[in-house]
Amino acid sequence: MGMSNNSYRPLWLKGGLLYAKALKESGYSPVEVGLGERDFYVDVESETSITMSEAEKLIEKVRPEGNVDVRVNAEVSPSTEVPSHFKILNISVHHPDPNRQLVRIRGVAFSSEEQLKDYLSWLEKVSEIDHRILGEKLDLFSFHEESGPGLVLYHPKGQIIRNELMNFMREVNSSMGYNEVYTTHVYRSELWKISGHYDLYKDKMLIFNHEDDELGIKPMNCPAHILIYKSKSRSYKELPIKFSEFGHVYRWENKGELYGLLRVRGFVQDDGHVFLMEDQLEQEVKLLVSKTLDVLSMFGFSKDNVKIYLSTRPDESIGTDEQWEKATSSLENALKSLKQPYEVKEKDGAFYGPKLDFEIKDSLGRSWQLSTIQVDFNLPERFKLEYVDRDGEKRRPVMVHRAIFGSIDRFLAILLENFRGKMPTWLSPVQVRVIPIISEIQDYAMKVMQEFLKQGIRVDLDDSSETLSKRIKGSYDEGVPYIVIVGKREASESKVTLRGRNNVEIRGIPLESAVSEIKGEISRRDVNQTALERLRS
RNA sequence: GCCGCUGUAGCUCAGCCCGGUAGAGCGCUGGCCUCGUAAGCCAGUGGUCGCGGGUCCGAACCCCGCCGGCGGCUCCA
Repeated sequence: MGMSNNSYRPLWLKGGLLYAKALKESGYSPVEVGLGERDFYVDVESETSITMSEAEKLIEKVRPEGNVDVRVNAEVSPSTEVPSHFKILNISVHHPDPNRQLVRIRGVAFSSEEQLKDYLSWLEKVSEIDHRILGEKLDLFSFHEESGPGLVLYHPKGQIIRNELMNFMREVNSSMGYNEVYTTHVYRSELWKISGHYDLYKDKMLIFNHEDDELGIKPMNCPAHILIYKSKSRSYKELPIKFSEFGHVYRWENKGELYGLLRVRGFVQDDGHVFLMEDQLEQEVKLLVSKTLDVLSMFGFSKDNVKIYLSTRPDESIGTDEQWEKATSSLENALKSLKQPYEVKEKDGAFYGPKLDFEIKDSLGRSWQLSTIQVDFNLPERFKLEYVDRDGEKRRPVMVHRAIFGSIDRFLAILLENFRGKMPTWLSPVQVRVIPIISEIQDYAMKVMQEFLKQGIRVDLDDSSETLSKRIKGSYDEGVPYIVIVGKREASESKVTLRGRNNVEIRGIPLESAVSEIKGEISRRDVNQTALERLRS
């Protein structure tokens, strides 16, 4: 079964409709049938919940004919084929308004038992690549009841991946002229009152009183960067001024909204702010868009898998018509000059300015919004930002907020799922594992390890007294990209046997070639195992 | 935050319906095997059954509250 379920959607919808009809005939009140990513759903108006066994029993009452009067929420038409094999996956309850309760029954429908079985085992496989499961299995991070929901602790291996991601982003940022800053986590409420977060965002902020001050933990980094901008007078010659920061922010999301690393209460953004003149906007955005696309492609998200949305002025907004017009066309022109297709989301911009959002499609066909480029007229106004122009007059700069990963935490989760835990070598916590076949090879194994270490490659040694098979399996399970096997043969010839992913193995590689090819793969930050490919040819 | 479901060893789970104070596999520790390619064999270790209260002679099991997790709603990086 492929990773895309699109071909089943018409059949599921048909199944959902037939199931809704069976519900109706059994005295329930189905009101809507729709499609989820991996299933159909039927919303039933009901004051009580419906149990799994009740829902399953109704499957027997499904008849291949007839219609039912419900709202349909799907982008496809139901198939003319009639499914015969159903499975109820999940039942949940929600309230569209306080006086109404809808029970949502999720299920799938297929025309053969085999299809259904295949699909269920696929679903099971998919659940194994859930980043929450992988994170635990690979010993990357954990959550604890004692620390609090939505607050993650990274283990040594998780932190290696985060550091790699941040180092990479440091290079990207500096190539665009950003200067990295560090700003504290706690600020007087005064700052949040000026920025407007206090009024707009207060319920999501952590605010506390201490001594005579009221203080708040930052939910965003921009006000801090603004203070740095304001620390001295700025000339038009300096603009654009660009600050970047791996800013650790806290947003007290509602408990029900938390979801592994994809939705946490404390996370790190690869944040950046640009202070510039309006006529520098287009140029800057162009740079950002092309860099962003470059970065995403480094992780295998090619142009075809990236969608850009341009959000325009909403009804409620600040700033002049002229400013909006200018900013929006700057964004648009940047995209056009890069020949980059995009979609417009009318009136979906922030109240303070238009924005571009980047959405990627992962290898499971799911979409994630990652990068964002937002123009802001509001904060420069609120903080009365200025620069001295050529004519000596003080003028107000425009600000751009931008993040490419978005959140390091979230990006890590998406990568984990996208690569099913088998991260590219440069991101792998252990890049090479040396396995000596028998203990007499110990000395050579140590020498091999040293050679990798000298090149800064993360290598370890598994000389435990387990069988070769077991140690190889263990390495695969941990997602180690390269296994170097050494036995008597290799030791006598200064060679190694190299094992990559997918059971690919090459014997008799000179040690130096293995080291240098793997080093090359890592420093190029290749997504695929190019060292293996090169050594094989 | 709201609604539903759920919580047993480090992990995955059985036992709960029909109350008599816990069991498997993996892991971990030790031993055997000195081994050439995705789980070798044997033994041992491991749990205030999420927390608190109630019912009962007796609670993992029944009831209530709280906390965490999951699935939705809403929201978002």
